[in-house]
Amino acid sequence: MYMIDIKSRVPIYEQLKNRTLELIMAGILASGDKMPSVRSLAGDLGVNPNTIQKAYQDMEKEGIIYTVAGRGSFVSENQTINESSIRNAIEKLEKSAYEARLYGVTIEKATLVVKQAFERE
Amino acid sequence: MYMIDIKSRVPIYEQLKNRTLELIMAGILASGDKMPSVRSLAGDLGVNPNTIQKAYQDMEKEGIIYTVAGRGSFVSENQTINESSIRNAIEKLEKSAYEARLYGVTIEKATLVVKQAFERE
DNA sequence: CAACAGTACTATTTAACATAGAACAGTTAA
DNA sequence: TTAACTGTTCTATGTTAAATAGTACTGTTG
Repeated sequence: MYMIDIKSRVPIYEQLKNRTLELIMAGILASGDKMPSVRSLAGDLGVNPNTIQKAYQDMEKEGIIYTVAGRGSFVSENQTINESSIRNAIEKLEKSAYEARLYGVTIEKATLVVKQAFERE
Repeated sequence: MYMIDIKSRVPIYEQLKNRTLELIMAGILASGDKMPSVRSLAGDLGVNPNTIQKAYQDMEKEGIIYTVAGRGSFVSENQTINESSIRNAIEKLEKSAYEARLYGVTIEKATLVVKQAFERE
């Protein structure tokens, strides 16, 4: 269910956020589903519980999950993802596109790449 | 000509690379043009010469500029930018697009954002 | 109560980014 | 030739983000 790439330069907590969004997208995690506990997931992945906690706290701030003290963390309703998180993702996309353009990538190529990203899997 | 944003989380050497590509793109810097010297640019921008040097070394590796010991650094021919740098930029774009998708951004919106990045100024 | 949940600390390590300063070598022009 | 410029290399230091390590606390469940 969850896996990380330690060789990646992408921070573990960010990988966990994206993986969670993927699982939600794929319908494997649905609204109200219980997330693995901080400690159990840390044990499974072989990383420090604090790293998982940071990912969970981030996701709670973004509205992806919610937490009940003592009970655990759960997947939020689909519509509760923060506008600011979405705006952030869009800004990042805009920057990457602009940078690709600086390297001589054509708009046709860039559009194709985006299309492929949306068709992935 | 050159300016940096110290408040930005983007490393200075990366800002310098992008700015150089912008200047080349705008025709302000052409093939064979001399780049400002490491020391003079560092002085102008108020940053450490080593930071400029890192940017220049990066750009030399990417084929954007070339360096002659004792003479200075110069803008390369337009076609000498490394394939790997371009591939890198494309990969980054693909990742950003995929991430935006995870946050629920539609392909139409993503395509529009890319279009705007290519139309910028 | 025991076992599980999250929370909140402080301390440490590692790597990236940036700065600081010195020393060395090649080029150019007075 | 020498002074003033170029780039190059090196070591050391400070800062920050990311991750680890360990401890201790509170709330929930069976």
